[in-house]
Amino acid sequence: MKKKIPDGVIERLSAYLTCLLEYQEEGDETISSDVIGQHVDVNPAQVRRDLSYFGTFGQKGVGYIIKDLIKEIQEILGSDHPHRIALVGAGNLGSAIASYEGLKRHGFYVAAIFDSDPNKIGRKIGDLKVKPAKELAKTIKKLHISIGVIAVPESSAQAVADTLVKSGVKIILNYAPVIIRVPPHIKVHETDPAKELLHTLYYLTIRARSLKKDKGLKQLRK
Amino acid sequence: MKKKIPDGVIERLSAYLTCLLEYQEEGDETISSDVIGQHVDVNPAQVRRDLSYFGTFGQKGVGYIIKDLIKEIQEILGSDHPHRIALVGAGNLGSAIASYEGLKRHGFYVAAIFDSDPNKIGRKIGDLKVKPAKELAKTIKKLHISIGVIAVPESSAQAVADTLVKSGVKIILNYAPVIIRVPPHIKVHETDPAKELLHTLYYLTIRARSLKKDKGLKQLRK
DNA sequence: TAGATTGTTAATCGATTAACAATC
DNA sequence: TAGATTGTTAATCGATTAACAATC
Repeated sequence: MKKKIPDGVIERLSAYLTCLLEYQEEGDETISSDVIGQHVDVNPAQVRRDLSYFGTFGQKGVGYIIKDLIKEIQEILGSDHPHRIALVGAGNLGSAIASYEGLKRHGFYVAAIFDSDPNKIGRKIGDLKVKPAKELAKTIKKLHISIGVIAVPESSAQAVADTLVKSGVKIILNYAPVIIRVPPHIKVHETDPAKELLHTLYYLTIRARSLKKDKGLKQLRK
Repeated sequence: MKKKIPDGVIERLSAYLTCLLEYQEEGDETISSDVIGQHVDVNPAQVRRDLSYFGTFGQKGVGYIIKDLIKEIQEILGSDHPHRIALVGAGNLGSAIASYEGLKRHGFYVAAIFDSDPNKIGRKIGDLKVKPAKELAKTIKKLHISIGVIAVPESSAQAVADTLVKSGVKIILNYAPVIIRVPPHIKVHETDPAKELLHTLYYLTIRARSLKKDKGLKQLRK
């Protein structure tokens, strides 16, 4: 009954969404799997197949109606309605996140900001006043917040995570450079730029190595 | 001749590395594929296979010597020596990145910070003085910087990217919420938290839906 | 109608895993 | 030696893609 949906499908779906929003911005009304595919660097057959897991949204000979497909994908992903975020940490990072347009665009908005530093409490960031960290649990429950963002120093990240989980948050975005431990039903994203850089570095390093070889220099290892 | 290495292997490699560094911290000297696997949620056979693409690093009956394996992986990825970063944007986000420990730990360090705002130029962030944006190209060439980080507003992101590319940067980490266009030989990471959240949201949304079903409520769509 | 493009099947491709001989 | 654990093969599993009938 439950057809298993490959993990990659969901990841690509959000890429398609971003692409569709861009084309909508430009005033286009329809789009083909071919164009989407080129834009996100994916085979057009795969675009169609990915979408077909969830229904038939296109029109043969025409393509997809951008406006409708956006709505469908947003419904699938659950971003068709806004989601509230609790942001913990009102330092440089926290301030940057609070005013980040990329989140708002997809319906994620910061509903409350917390810090434990008395100098920061009460200060305004955008429209929000920084609240004392001890009100975290109370506020999360009151506002039914389901997403928590950790933007505090490494040393207090785990404690914050524990509080978030206890208060009922389901998704955590962790910007502190430590791996935090949470119960299995909680989803954590460690946003570690180093990991991405390492990944890319490898491809760069290979290219550099093979260039050396091409020039006839000795390989570093035999 | 060139055995193709699956993309996933490289990604997992950096996860193994983080795991190894942690165990080294704790004073362990050897580790088995089984333990690594548990730690990063990967099948132990896969850990061994991934490593075997690059050589034979383990000892039968013993496991892997942590110190040596760290060195090997760092060599493979190219993080066995430090890499300089040019950070563009000295606002909240830029300041946060400049002092981020996660990058330093893997040998990435910010070598220069730039901004075009006269109020920020000359200010100190950590040990570095913010330089005027127009010195970008000159400094990058002089210091042989190969990684650029964009932490400027959306509106100037593309222009900064163009300058970075022209100056010889090979990897760009883009924190502005726009997709920037670069030549094909340049690697760009769009660090978009919204994308990760959307992904997770889906799994959360499914669970919510199936819970509703379990309780006998009507499904939202038929 | 002719051209375009979907949705889907079947074939291909590639990645993951179980299993085990080798060996510390 | 007995136990542990690697490196690697072969079998399995799953995801991607080519191809094409359906149809706007």
